Amino acid sequence: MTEQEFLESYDPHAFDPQAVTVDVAVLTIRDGRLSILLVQRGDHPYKGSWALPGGFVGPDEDLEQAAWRELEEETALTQAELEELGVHLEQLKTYGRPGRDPRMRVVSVAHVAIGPRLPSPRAGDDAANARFWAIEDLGVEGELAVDAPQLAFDHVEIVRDALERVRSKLEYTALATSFVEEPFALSELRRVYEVVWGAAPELNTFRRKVLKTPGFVVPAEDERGASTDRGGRPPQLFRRGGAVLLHPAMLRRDVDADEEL
Amino acid sequence: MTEQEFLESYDPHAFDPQAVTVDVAVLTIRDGRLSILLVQRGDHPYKGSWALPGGFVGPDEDLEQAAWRELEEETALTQAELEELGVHLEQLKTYGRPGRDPRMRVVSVAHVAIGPRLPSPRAGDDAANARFWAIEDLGVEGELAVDAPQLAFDHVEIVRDALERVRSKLEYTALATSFVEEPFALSELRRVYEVVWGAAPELNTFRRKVLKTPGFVVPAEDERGASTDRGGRPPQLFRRGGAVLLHPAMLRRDVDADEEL
DNA sequence: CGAATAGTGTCTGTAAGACACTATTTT
DNA sequence: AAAATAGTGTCTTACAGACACTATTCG
Repeated sequence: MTEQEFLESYDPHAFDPQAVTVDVAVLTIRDGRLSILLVQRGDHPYKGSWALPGGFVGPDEDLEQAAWRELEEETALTQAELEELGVHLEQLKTYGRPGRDPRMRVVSVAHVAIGPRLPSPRAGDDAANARFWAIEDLGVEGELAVDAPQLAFDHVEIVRDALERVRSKLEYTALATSFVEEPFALSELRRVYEVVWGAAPELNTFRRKVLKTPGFVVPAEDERGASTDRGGRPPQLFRRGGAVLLHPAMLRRDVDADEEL
Repeated sequence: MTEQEFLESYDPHAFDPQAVTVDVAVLTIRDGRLSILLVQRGDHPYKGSWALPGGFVGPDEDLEQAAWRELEEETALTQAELEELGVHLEQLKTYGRPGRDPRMRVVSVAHVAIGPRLPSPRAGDDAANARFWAIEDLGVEGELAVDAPQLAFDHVEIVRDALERVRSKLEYTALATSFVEEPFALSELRRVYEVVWGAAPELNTFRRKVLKTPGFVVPAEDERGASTDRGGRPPQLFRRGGAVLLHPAMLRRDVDADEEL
């Protein structure tokens, strides 16, 4: 049998039906709080619950491409525009527990997107309701959160995994710069750590680390900071450098050694 | 079309069929070299090429469960036995590029398994040929490798990603202990780093780190090492501790800051 | 001026890098 | 004793934590 013959005799329909989707946890900082974009479901199952934006992977679409498309649809910006803003997208993990969607087998390739404050989600779109929720209002991390939205499917788990991914990537990469708009002051960058981790790295330690890591940030050309504030010395402004990995890492202070691998 | 609309109008056989598979990169150290289990394909496509062990995800099977099942099939051991040996399994990444399998759309959830020297793969099995290959004989990392096997599908990429995952996890977790059989000497553990990274951490630095990290290793009860060697002081023996994360990490010495995120 | 924000100096403690040294076994 | 392997002592350097200090702006 040649490969040609094999391909012609192959019956692709001899499989159980299953769907492959892409979900995106879009994280950003709004009003000083780490927030995530959720979409309210208009139909069963989980009608009225909130879900991560997501959808089916097109037949000729790569997984990352599908995730970018979801981002484009939610923000009404093109991938090029999103990248220009510094938006970072990466694959998180794939979720496929049987029964996670009551209708059929759905395997969801979850992604995480990090960006500076984005335009409000798809204004004037159809029925679907989309908004950013502050993580602390979601009740996914054991906090008391009154009026917390119900999350659809296993999206609580995905949100938790996304948070852990982002928190740990702040430690050993320059990812934090994706949360701020250019140009930015070091105090803004430090606030990213504070908001995402829940505790700011010590001021001087932070500045030394950022400034001594080649390519973490680069000085913005002779730009000086705001003057419309309540006073205060104007900050030096910076842009993202090309560096990605931090060596050594800037660790959170209180991490326990007996965590999951 | 939104996810909801799509799902409710979904006729499973009216759409392009797609398969979800699980692949496992089984890494271990054999004869002092980092090695990976590959299976020679007996059918088209890529007949005769070598592939990661893998297969379809059962309709009622979780992804991780399917990966364990693959491991069980390849090693003829049960999951409980594998875990007893210290085998570690984790999800790596999902690969879904259109065209990666010429037959149909195949989305592959790749996993990485780490274990001590395992029994030779499924002796007396059917036609399929399975063996461990030393990574350096694979030619996936730019080395010159004569008689390197042809790898099927996009498995070169998966192997590379698996290697990078394991190398980097040695830095910040106690994963190295999954490569050795209990009880083990610290010199064996250090050899894991040497083999996986290509360079050993400095002796004293290594010992200090391992011994001072609570729960990295625990002393084996009054056990002392081999006597059939070519002489040498017998080592103290240890077992895996419960700890998983290293704080701070034990970094490779030569990592560049401008790598991929 | 005081308040507010940005940024520095410097001391201390921890841990990594380097490498020479000691210890315990076999032949 | 020599070879082989295991393990230690110790000096130096890098860098994180702490925190008091200076700098520059606004009202």
